[in-house]
Amino acid sequence: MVEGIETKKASREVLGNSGQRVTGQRALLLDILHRSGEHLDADELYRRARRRQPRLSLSTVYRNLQLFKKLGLVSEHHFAEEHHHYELKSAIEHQHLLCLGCGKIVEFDCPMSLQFKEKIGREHGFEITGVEVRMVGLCSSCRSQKAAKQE
Amino acid sequence: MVEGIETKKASREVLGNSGQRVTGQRALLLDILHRSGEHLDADELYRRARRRQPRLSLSTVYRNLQLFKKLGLVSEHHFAEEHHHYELKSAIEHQHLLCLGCGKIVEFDCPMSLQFKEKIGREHGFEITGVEVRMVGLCSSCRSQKAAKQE
DNA sequence: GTTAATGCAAATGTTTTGCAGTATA
DNA sequence: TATACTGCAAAACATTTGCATTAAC
Repeated sequence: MVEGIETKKASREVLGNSGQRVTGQRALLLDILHRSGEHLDADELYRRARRRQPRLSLSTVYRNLQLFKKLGLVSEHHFAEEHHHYELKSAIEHQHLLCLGCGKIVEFDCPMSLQFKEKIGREHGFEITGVEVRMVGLCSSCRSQKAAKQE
Repeated sequence: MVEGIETKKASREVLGNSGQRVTGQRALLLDILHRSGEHLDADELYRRARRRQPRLSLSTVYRNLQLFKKLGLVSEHHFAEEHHHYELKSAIEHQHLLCLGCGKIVEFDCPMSLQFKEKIGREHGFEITGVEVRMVGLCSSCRSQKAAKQE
């Protein structure tokens, strides 16, 4: 029980309302997810959390990520690599752009995805609940690095 | 060496040109991928291939899927589940729509992805090489099934 | 005949699960 | 105090790798 008050309150809100217990581990994990705007995988989250609570176990991380996902608190992404990444869901919907050179992830918004969702849903008789757009490529610094190497 | 002549010829084209050997296993795997327009995972491909060549090993399937991917013959998708799916690359670019009820995958094309790719690349200094749009939802039959259950 | 590709078994890495102990409500 | 949550160890699962054997060139 190391983390600050606002964080604990914030997690209590979401967890408590859904009948889940507010444990130190959950508060900690949510706090780390809040603080880092990044997309963390389970292992990175585990490593960071252990710095503050060394006895935390990896299974608790996995179990709680599943719970957070079920409660709609985080979203799960499958990027190029072999494991999942998680991020806190934010109010603004956004999409992802991945640099194949350095692994950097850039977020962008994609307003047209809404109208397109409409259209595709209608055409195929689907009720569409989620749209994900993922682009991959090379960022400017990886491109110039590559160009320098080829000289 | 069980498979038909045209199949073998087709695989010889792509493999031979890139200096890879045309083995019975490779011809068989490509043949199965060709015949089934579906999105197969490694295990399903393995199971189907074993019906024709029972001594085939799963590692051969994995090794060759990697090779096909490297040669640009197949594309790899991360759908909702925990393992990869593969499909033969076709001339026409298309995107995927997944039904969360029955797992059915529908393909659709997305011409606007091209102009959007331009725009996003310019805005973030990326050279974009790939765009993936994935939508999830409920197909019409899963929706009516769900409605019937709730009555 | 050379060498790349295969089959098998064992290793790897991520994620899940069973269970006894612990902490929340 | 009741029971949901945790930690630990073991299991499960997809995927990769080492190596002796086989088959394509």
